[in-house]
Amino acid sequence: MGEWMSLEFGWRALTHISQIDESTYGKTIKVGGWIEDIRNLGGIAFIQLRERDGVLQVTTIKKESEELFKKLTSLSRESVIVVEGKVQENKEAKRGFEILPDQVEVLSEADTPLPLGVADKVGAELDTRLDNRPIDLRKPKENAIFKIRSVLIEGIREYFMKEKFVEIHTPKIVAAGAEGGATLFPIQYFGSDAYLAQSPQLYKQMLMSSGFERVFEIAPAYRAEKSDTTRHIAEFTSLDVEIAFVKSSEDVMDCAQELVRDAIEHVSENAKDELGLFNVELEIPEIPFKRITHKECVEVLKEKGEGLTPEDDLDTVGEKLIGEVMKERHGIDFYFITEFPTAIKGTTFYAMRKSEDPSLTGYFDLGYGGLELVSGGQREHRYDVLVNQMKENNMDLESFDFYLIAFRYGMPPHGGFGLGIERFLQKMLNLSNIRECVLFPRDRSRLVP
RNA sequence: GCCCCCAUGGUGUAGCGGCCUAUCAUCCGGGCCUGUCGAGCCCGGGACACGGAUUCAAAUUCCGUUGGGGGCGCCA
Repeated sequence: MGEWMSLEFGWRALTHISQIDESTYGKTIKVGGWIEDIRNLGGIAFIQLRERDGVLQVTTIKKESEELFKKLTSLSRESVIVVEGKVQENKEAKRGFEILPDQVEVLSEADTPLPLGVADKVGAELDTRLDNRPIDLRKPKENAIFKIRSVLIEGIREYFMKEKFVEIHTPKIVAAGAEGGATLFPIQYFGSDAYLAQSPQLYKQMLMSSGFERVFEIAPAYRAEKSDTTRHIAEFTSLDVEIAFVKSSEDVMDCAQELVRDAIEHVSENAKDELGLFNVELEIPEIPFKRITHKECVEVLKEKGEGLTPEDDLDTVGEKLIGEVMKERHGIDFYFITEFPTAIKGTTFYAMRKSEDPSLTGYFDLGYGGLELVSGGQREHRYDVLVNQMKENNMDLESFDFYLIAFRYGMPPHGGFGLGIERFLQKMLNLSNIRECVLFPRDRSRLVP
């Protein structure tokens, strides 16, 4: 026992609400948590103690132990305590039982007033909440987002393991970017210029020549885009996938849709309680997802009065409109937008173009209710063609030789995609701001905490 | 980078140039109360982002600064 404590406990010694049932009634247990509220009625007081799995009630009676009563009722909200006491069945308690304390250890007293209310009736703005994120995350709903996120990642990993993918980790400090210099964060690297990786694109492709055949990575990606929207952050978590021996972009889409379906199914089965805090009906989408070509999208938008030419990329309004149209006409949330024109994907030098019509690529986006969730397609694996496409982009071939080496000595046809984890979560839980899905978000104006 | 909007106690808000030493709720402190569960009741505490300007008079109007929100562009 530590000399600073009088009540012995340990990380596995505490009982959680989810473990308490009729069989526990009458037994003495230890619980630990944060004091959410104290309802002091004078001779009796009810402490609402919030722990990992919810809020339980500790009831203290003055005439039974004035010392314990005073100790408990004088504490500030959000102070951390451990209580040893008997589980008492009581129909008047919300959970059907309450804890009658024998011993109380105050582990940490909370300062007052709180920078934002955890159990208050008034809300707080996102900015205030993010400034005080550790406290904000105590709120069951904010907390649940990250439990769901964890379950989502678990589901994703489960799918890839089942399909014999290898989980990889590529460098986040790089010498060159895959998507042009404007969105790279420059850093100093022992006296050389380096950048934070905006995508593992080049590396996952290189590994296709190494014989891994199927790889995936879940890792941060950095974009110095001067975007200030509810769906952009400077540091996000990217799921990247690359598959060798694909016959076309179709194979890549097959993988993406299976993954999305399985991941949603996994979340809906394994995060029921947490999902219940959000007003969402999580529907497991049916595969195959509908496919609509980019050209068809443009036509639909023209129908709707949006003036776009086939060379135009879909703008934000267009994306949202397509999402609405797919919902109205087909009742679906997920759909592939396929055959992106080469003109649009021009800077994506590694995209394979259609041999029968080089003005088109096999590249696709996966739309999720108007949000761009996935982007991918078959890559160009033929060395000469790839080099030509890089030349079109005025790229310095020498500085990309580390990449081209992989293509010179035996590279199978391959393709892959990238998926934004936060966007997936945001849309799934219908959250208005992507920052809600990141513990400590980084954006143009936020670097702390 | 562009366009629009906002800034009042710890938190969230009300506030017509003079009725404002500023509203309400929450919160914080004190008191009463043995079944609360949005606990209740009584008493008390705490704020006009900053710098200029207009005016007899500015929380309120104007300009700038800083901070924030929404949209666009770009994208995951």
